[in-house]
Amino acid sequence: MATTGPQKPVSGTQGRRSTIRDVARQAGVSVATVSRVLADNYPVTHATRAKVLRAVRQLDYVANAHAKALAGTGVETLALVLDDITWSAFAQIGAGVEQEAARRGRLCLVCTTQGDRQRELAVVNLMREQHAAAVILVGGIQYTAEYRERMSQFARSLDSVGSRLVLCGRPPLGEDLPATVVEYDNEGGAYGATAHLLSLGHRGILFVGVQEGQSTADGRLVGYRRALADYQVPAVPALEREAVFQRDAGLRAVREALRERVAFTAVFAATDMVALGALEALREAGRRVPEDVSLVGYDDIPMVSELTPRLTTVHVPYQELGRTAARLVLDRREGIGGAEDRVRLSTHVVVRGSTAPPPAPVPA
Amino acid sequence: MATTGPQKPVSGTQGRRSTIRDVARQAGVSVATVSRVLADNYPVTHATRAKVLRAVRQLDYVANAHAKALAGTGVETLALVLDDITWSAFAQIGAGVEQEAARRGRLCLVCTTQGDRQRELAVVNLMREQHAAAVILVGGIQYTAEYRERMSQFARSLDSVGSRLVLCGRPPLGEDLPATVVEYDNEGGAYGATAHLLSLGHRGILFVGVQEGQSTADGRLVGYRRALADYQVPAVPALEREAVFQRDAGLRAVREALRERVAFTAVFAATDMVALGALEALREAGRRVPEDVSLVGYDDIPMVSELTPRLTTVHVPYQELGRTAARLVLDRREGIGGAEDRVRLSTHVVVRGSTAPPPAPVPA
DNA sequence: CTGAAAGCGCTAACAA
DNA sequence: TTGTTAGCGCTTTCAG
Repeated sequence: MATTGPQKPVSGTQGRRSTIRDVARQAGVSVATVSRVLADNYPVTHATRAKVLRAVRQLDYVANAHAKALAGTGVETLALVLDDITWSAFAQIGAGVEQEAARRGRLCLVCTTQGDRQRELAVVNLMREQHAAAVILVGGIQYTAEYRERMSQFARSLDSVGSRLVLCGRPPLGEDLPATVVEYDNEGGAYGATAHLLSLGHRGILFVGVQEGQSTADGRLVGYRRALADYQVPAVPALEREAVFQRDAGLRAVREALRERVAFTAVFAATDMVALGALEALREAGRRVPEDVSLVGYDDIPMVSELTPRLTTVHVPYQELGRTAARLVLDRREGIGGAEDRVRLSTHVVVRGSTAPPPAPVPA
Repeated sequence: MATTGPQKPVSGTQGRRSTIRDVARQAGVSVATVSRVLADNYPVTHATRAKVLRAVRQLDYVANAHAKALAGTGVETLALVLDDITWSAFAQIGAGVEQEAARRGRLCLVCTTQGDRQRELAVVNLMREQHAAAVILVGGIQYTAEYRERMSQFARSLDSVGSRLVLCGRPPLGEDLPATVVEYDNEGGAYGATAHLLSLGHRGILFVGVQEGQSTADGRLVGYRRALADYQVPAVPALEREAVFQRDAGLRAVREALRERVAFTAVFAATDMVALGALEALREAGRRVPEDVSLVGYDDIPMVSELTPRLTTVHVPYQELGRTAARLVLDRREGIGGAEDRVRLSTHVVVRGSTAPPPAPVPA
């Protein structure tokens, strides 16, 4: 059998994949009957059903998902688009999305962009082709007019094919756009972290992670400044250091601040990875954490609770973020009334061992 | 327009999704012409092409991937099945698969099973329906007869529909089965780690991570024992401690060994997560690492190079593992001759700060 | 309760 | 160079 007709170049024993028609023939019934048995949504005699199921087993038949999709049935797919799945926070969001999708019988397509916005565009269109029920875009972005314009188009063009744009951990667009937003209290977390340091008595707090226009970085900087203002501590430009959200950047930024002899008794790193770099820079300089300098991170990625000292940081419910994104979009699809399209989860400071009062008491 | 006909329950402005027929009408050509312009695989007048492309833009048309798939064109999909995407090693494998898939224009479906073998079965069938070009199963397993049987069926039933089973970081099945295997030198890594400790002078080496029948754990235990044998150090049952591959298990196992006053100067943890637990147990007991006790992990997950002390461990090229899995299976599909179906990547010890000679010289 | 047949949207002969 | 049309595999009226 397998040697009939033009062979495909692939090796293996596979013959033609059996179709519903093969099953029908084998069972001696019509394709409609097979379809009914398999869908189990229509009355069928016990005997007929048995014949069909036997044929299905004999032929090891599985339906063709594409044909089902074309015919209007078919499993829905959620598309997840992120920079890099190996980043802990993203992996957690991904896990949340996948779990909720799986729980509700959906499939999950994952695409990474490595920060390439060109590729993001290609991916969104690809997902439109795939009839993804939703496209979930994850992670902070450079918030420009161009960005807003692009997202608006994404939102509209997905909406026009019955799909939905979901922004997860990204700032919302205009109210009028057909998009779902799941964010977390980014600024609030930074406020809390800074306030924690301030209430310990710190006054010179180095903020590491300035990135002009990067939504996540901006929000954290704003939270930092607001806390300073509330404690009547003047913001000092020299204390606000640039750094992309990676370990090396944190290392360099703190080294530089140290070299410049900027006065500080605490470091607030805009992400845990940056905090790791900061920690190393402090060690190099012989500054002990937390005895000499306190250190706070942001994200609460699993590993930082294993550090020595265990890192004080801001917990973000990333997995819940992903789960919520999936839930919102699936609820809406299922017509569950009152499905919100804008949710903000809260963040909170987790105090661990890397923060303490400053070494010398602050003058009153 | 949008208000004509029976409304779907979903909100939004989406009307009917435009099809190739709409584009044809709008451009005043036939559907075949549109198809040709879009596929760009056939001569078409410049003028005609322009008309078609304009219509495509006006209608914001994208092809229906399911229809393309049914018709035999269509983007292939790789299915990745793993326990939990938040585990660093798995995330890295996933990143490798996704990158290679994307590079070659394929899509990547991710399903997690949380270790549930029942779900694994369901997922494999689902992937068969989806016409996944391959199903990549990731991670160690309980190597039983039942397992072999199940995998054999997976291999055959995927093969029968022209798909391919790929085992990534799992032990191979029989030679005769249609499956591709990408593994790493699991036992060799364990041998190397143990030999490193032995050559430092350690003789009492606690192995933490025994799991009867778990392929990865078994391999590592075998490597450990082989190194001991090669150094003529007798294997002591009390030094081989059970622990699943998680932090808590490592913590408990080492605590217990300490409580039992088992004599050892080094700990070989079967995974880095286990090593983390071991580290904590040692600290609790006031044992310094590496001055009093040396510690080695396995996996080289990113965080362990940030610990204090930085962890000596076995590096596994997880990302490369994923990339290779994707490459092999795609090469084979593209009929690239000589695509192997069995690859083993090598591992190596990364010596960092958690290992040192034992405190007291060993009697000669 | 079962079957025949008309699509779903696209591609690829085959004709013109 | 372009158009017509027969599938791809499944679901779902509509008849029987």
